Amino acid sequence: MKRKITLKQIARELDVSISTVSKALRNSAEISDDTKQKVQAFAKLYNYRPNNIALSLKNRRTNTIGIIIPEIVHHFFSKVISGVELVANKRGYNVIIGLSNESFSKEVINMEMLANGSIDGFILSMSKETLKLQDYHHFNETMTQGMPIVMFDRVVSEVKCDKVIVDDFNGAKKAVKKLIENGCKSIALITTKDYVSVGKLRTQGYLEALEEHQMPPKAELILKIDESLDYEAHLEALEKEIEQLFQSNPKLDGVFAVNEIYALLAMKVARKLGLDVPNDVQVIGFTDGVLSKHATPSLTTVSQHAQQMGEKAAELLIDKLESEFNSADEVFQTVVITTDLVERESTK
Amino acid sequence: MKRKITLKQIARELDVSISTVSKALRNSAEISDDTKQKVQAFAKLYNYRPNNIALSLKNRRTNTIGIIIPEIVHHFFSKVISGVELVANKRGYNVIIGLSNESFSKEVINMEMLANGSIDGFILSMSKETLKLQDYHHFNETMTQGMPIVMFDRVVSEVKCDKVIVDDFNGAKKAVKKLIENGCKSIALITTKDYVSVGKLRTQGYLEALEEHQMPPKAELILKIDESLDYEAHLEALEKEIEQLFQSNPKLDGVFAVNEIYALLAMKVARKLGLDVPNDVQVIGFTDGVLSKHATPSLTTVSQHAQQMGEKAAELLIDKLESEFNSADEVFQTVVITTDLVERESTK
DNA sequence: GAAAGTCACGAAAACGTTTTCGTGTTAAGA
DNA sequence: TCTTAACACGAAAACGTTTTCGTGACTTTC
Repeated sequence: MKRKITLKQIARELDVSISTVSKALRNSAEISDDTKQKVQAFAKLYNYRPNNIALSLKNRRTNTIGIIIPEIVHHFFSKVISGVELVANKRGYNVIIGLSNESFSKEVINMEMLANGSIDGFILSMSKETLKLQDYHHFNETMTQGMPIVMFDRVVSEVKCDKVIVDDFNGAKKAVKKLIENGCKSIALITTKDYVSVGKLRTQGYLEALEEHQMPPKAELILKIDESLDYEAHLEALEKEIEQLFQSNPKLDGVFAVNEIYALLAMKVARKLGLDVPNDVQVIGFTDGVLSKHATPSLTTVSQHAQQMGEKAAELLIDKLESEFNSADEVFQTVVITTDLVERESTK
Repeated sequence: MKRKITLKQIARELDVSISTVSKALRNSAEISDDTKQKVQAFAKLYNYRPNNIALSLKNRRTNTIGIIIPEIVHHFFSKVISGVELVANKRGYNVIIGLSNESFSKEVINMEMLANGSIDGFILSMSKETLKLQDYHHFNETMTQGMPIVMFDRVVSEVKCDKVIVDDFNGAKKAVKKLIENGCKSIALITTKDYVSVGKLRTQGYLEALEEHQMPPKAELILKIDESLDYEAHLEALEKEIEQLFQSNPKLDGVFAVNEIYALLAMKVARKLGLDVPNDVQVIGFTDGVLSKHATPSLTTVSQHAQQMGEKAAELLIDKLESEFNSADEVFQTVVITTDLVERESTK
């Protein structure tokens, strides 16, 4: 078990100085061809690679970016990571991940752990708890220390940084308009409580679409789920709620849900009540997850282009890292990724 | 945008030496109480945190572990990461990820990128291409340089290291036995080509279960899919193959598939051919993915306990890192995670 | 009052790089 | 032959820590 070889060892072995070795390997004009060849051959033989940590310390940059997300076992987030990793690698960066598990304190701890030199910048999506507490000090502190942040999906105007978001509003509006054009007269919305910014925007899109078609919104058609519960553990409760929605609105003929699970459950309930999808009820979900594609009937969804979000976030961050940022003219951009309506079998 | 404060700055500010500051912060007995208080108060005020990179260089360990996986947008792998992250964080480690995209060269490049000091050890699952090429030099070279590796799921006996695997053989056997006990007389196997070790073992489990019940295996009941194609892009071709399987075996009443997608497609084909699941055909898949749970009918599967695999892999790696490993008595263990049959609606 | 011991702190090395600057040798020019 | 320039290389600092060892000032002891 031989350790990795260092410049010092090469220098000692070849009886030259460390500086000479370093220069020879970087093909400096200061070094004679003879010496260069000798050193390079030796280095190749022993498979020399500069030590990243030493370089990081010297250069005061790690070429590593940190991702903090609520959870990784989630199609949307893993797609985003995939996108980030793609461009990060292309541009010579590594990716280090931290999971907040939707917890504020874990988010803070994770950020502190990484902010002490391990990474050059953050790409993150806030935890639900952070959104609820509205405590953003850790983001702002990180930024005043000169570490850039790019936020995606779950953002908040109180934090001034680059952002990549989905046009939730228009995506929702497009979906609901589609339902209306397809003849739906009574369209339900299944959404989350309002503290998740994303849910709020989608709700607004739903309302706006109705308004544009002179369809007055009805409170009893809007179901707000309390997402503080982990839904995987409460599927039955959720299903009951949705069933209630159907039963108290017998004329229901369209459902727009702000995520895949809600949409799938709506289809399940419909089937259970003897309704056919899409002939009796049409359903549209949000998120281009794997469930929608393989459901029966397959689910029409608003696609968020998660991978593209990740790619864009990485571009923004690395651009900022590599610009000789003139601390003064800090100008932040918000990139909006447009959604697409992917039509499948759950709509006519 | 003030940079993070360093020992040197504190020392200058307080007019003491760097050593004194360092010792004061670590509560050394060498330092007087007065000085300690002064230094600690100052450090707290300026929110001093030691620089990780400098520590890594000094200690020659980064407290970071590297994960290399074929892809992250995959329920199994993200669950594994989740498990790794859980115990890594608990034990004071960070996690850095690299994706091979099932490509040999990306696997090699990623490993080289991380092996130069960025991490202390690897947790990885090999790419399909690596399995096909049977070229394992990068693993062995990494290990001779003193960097431990823990492999999971896709392993190979040629590489001597700690391993965490699923009992694919018994999992498959259990599943097929279940089908037999449920009255199936003609059970198909949908699997992959043999170079993926995992697929081979599951096939063997299938055969053994049949044999134990004196049911001679029939070649026409075994469908081997060429997985070098990305299946998401070839769903229709796949579906055709499965349809053919059904049509050339009219008495088919049971299907065991080595993954979720194949199982779901089998159910889809069955429905299309007017067969009811589970009354006419019973289906079991492998992997405790999210699709199985939300399919209609929900799919009975062999659960792999991916998260547990990740946790165990992390335990193994960190244990090895923290043992003063006496290079000599290298002894590697292979931990087998037992599978469970999760019964849902696709079986009787 | 001198020897010994304690206390509180600082200097410096080390981890592995890169880079600036200095320096000794040789060759060219006057 | 002496000055100068080019050449090839080495010393040292710097990145931010921790830790070993040395040292000056006091205090204690007989």
